[in-house]
Amino acid sequence: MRDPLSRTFAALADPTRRAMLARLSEGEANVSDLAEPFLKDMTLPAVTKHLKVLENAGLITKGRKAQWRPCQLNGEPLREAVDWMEQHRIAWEAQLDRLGAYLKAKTKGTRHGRK
Amino acid sequence: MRDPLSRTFAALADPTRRAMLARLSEGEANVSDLAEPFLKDMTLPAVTKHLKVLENAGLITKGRKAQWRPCQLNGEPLREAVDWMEQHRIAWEAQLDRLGAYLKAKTKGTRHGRK
DNA sequence: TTGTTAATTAACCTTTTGGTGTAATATACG
DNA sequence: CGTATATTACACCAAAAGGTTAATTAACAA
Repeated sequence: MRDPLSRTFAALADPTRRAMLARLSEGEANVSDLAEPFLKDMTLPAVTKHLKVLENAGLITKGRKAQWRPCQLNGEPLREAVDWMEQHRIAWEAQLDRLGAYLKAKTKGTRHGRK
Repeated sequence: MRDPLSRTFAALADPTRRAMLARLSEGEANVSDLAEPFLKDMTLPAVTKHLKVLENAGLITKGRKAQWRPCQLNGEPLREAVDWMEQHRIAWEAQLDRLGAYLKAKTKGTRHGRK
């Protein structure tokens, strides 16, 4: 995944990683802290890999404190992702309105169409 | 990719597909219209596949008009993606602030710490 | 030194992704 | 009918994603 924005979205495209980010939004946490909720579903190396993905996307940064790696959130790429969406939001909302109107017309109207 | 939110983010994690969405945010377009900017880089079936990904994520819907498949944007999943981000935005911004404060302190301050 | 805890690396496997080329389908047009 | 156009389906392939186990590194503690 070449460009930063793609890396960000790709990193977000996984529930485990999103949960990790959610956890980190409550504050710094070590790898094992972050791993804990998932150790029923996967092993530690798998967790490490997920964190690597987040790190490569610039979404987290890892520090060092003795043998621990305290991770913390870096919101900046997220802001860029939101920015991309916002850039198109107006058009999307217009589409939503159109859809709304469409559904409204359909619901109200003469029953035909559903393939 | 199981859950809808992951599908949405995954669909967004590709510049081609994002460009297609951008194009669609300007209005309905046929497959070949959408394909046109990318035909130097890939074949039509590849484009079709990208559109399939967008469709499976619910980001677009395809109509039928003779042999054409007019595509149009569906902003709803995008809204859900933004929602997820907004849910954590406050925390992220706090992190950003913390980073800001950290950098500020570092730049301004008493010369120590430089690792 | 020996051991323990935290985390990563390496080698490997399976599934998904993103592409290809070559048909196949569907619809309009003479 | 036969042909052109728009789009998709199929079979295949290489690379990336996501997981595993086993071994390794790093820091502390006895």
